[in-house]
Amino acid sequence: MYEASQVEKKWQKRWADKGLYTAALHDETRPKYYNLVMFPYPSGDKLHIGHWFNYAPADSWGRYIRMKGYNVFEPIGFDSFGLPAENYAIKTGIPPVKSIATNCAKMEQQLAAIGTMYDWSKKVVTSDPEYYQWTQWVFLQLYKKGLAYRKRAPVNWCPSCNTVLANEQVVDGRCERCKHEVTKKDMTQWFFNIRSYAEQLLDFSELEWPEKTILMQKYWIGRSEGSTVDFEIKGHPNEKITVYTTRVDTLYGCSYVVLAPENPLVEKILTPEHKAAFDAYYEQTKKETDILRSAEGREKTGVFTGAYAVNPINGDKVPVWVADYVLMTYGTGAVMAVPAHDERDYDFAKKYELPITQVIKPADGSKVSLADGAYTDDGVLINSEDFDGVESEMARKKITEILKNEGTGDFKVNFKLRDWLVSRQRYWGAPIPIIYCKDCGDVPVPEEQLPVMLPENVDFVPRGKSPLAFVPEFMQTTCPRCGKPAERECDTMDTFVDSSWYFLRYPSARAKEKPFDRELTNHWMPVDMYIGGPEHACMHLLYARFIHMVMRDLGYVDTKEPFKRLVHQGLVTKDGAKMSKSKGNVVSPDEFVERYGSDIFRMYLMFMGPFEAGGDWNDQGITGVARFVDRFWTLMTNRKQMKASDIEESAMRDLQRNIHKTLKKVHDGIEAFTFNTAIAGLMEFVNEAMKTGIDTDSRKMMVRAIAPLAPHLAEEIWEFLGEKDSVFNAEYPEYNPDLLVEDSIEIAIQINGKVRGTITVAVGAEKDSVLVMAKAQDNIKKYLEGASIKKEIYVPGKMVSFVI
RNA sequence: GCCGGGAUGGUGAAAUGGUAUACACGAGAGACUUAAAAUCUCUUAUCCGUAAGGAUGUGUGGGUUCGAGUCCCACUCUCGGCACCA
Repeated sequence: MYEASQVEKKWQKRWADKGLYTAALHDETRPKYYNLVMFPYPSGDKLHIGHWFNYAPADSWGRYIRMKGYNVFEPIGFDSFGLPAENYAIKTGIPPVKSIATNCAKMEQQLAAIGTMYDWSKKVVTSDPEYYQWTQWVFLQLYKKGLAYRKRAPVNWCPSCNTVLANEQVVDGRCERCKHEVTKKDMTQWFFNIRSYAEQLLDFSELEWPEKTILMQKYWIGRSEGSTVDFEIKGHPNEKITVYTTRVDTLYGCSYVVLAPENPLVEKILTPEHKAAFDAYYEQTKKETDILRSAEGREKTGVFTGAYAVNPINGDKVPVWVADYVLMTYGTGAVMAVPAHDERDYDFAKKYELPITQVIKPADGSKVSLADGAYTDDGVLINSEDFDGVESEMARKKITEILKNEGTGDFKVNFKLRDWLVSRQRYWGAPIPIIYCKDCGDVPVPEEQLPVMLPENVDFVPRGKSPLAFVPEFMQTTCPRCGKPAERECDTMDTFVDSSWYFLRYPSARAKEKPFDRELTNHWMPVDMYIGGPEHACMHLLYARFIHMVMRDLGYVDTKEPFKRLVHQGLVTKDGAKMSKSKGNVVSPDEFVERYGSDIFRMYLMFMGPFEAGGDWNDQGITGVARFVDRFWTLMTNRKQMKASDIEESAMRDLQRNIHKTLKKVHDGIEAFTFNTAIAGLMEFVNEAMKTGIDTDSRKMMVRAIAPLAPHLAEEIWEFLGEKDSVFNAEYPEYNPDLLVEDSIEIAIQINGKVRGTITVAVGAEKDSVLVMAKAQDNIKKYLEGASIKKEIYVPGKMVSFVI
């Protein structure tokens, strides 16, 4: 009987004592392999099944790669800054420093119980000053390069809680905690200019990433090619309205222009009799959150400004409106409205009875009715003077060129991607290393003064500003430039900044004088395999690429991309539903690990389904894996047939074939991250080998095969079989394709596409002899009687097909 | 609405265009046992049949092919992401 808990403790201790997984960071004799998982947030809840489902197979992958001869570096750490710890502090009064320390310790124990190869000596904790001083350093590098800047921007604001809310704290336009309606408030905040890297971020050529993730990032960045068009404003010779459009071919159909309510131009051109209406409308808009404003099927609203603009292509006078369907954050905050060829403009024009002029007709000559909607496809221009008959694509080019010549327009590439707002009016984050001096303005904290320490004696209760603003010892400082009294920035950084460079620090995690050892990091980068949830497709994975590109441009790293290969784990469900506290269907790993051990628990998670698809947890399902482990243990440790000579010759051949067939299945399964089929292969092997028996050499082969999937079990058997060194210092067994070949094989016989019988033929048998045998098969004979064969197909080793 | 997955036994799931349901759970029967648990053996898509065999079967409807879970077209449901991007 295999005693998992004893065995696992024994090996975990031995691994730690020997420092088996302390990476040989400078070893150049083996190719390096940086095997990384997205580090966890140390929450008060324990390690959940999702963590296990991510980390255990990721570790199996690392062990497999290690046995394949690579020098594997598998680090871990904690993404420990962030909202939950602060909210917990507000609720309980326990400072985040304390709760995080407790949670990390607890989680470290649980992570250790998985039996992973983590190199704990390289642990990184983002809320430790020894880490966040370098997050502040990263900020300063961006600042120096002009990539960090300040501007006013709206935040979600809860007037009742007196606090700024993150997007995820706004539920249906209301505050998550007090249910009060959320409004917007303008605040001056720090941004990273990620937009200037938009074009580079669209280059995915070096990445072995899921197609889906690349597509999501592409869409998120949202590159579009279009034109800007300048409209003069009647009575305002010094102002103009610049619009951005991807459909300049529809310019002759422009029947009005729309500005975003926040557009500063509105104030200037508004006529007195329309001021009251606009003010009311603007107030209304401010109250509505982005979420409400973009609600599906929302009716278009807007107000007339009283002003008129001039269409530069034909001199048409068109009214200027304000509507909240135009966003200040995209394009120029102004659009030319072509109701005939844009859905939103169409709805708006219908409602406010603005003219709808068709200027595009389908290229195939089919008729279009504008009675029930806009025609949004490309086509051929009509009602467009000189451009009548020109195709949309050509017209876009020609019209823009004319505008360009006249100085009223140009080609323009636009991005949906917005700059990254990094300011958080929060306590539990890395303070932004900036000092405000009355005389010198914004002054960066000199690098040698880092870290800007987060004070511990702080009142966390929200009072409308970052809690740090109420800590005079923190706020009051002197200007590094002129030495006069000055104030610190009281906001902290978004936690995505912390996690956008941690992988650079891991190899030199304890470095004192620098964020990372340039040589070491360059040796280990890029991350060869990055494993984590698909929810990070757009935020974390984009930010990390951006920061990495900046670091490269500053000369700190050589690699172009941080994460070479990326794999997302699927979701673990319970009875087909997502696990959640509110549903009460959360499965705790601990009790199962205690009962079955980590190997069995790990293997069951891998057996549930393909890694990238996730799986459905079943309390009883794990018993199948437990039974398998017992059978495997028995097969490998019983005293019978330890020598090959004790096994009959034909049984030995069967065994060999069985072994190599299994090795292939396991190899294919692990390589494809379909560990479920790898384990199924091993189960089949055990079922077979129980009949034939197995000798010591074969046992050693199979123990190595299972080792990445069941590390403790494998070590124990490896030792039992007389080996002194760790099985993870052994080589992974390769399969021999020559030994896979069967002597004879059963093939199917089809008549008109239906299987009517089978015959057993020798491998490599001639077509003619196989056909003769097939025709002689009892059941087939019946079908062939009195029928004429029109066609005979023979697929060697697979089947025979007769068409009659 | 748009983008991307997915849909196969009672359940989790296998299947380079070539015998659909491997492997496992569950269920049923049996062996061992005073008994139970554990373990072992057998059966297990549905329908007809004692059997041999046959019919029907991979969300729906078409198509390509000697042959389709797999490829093509149209659709339904479901999960995930995005959402007035001009």
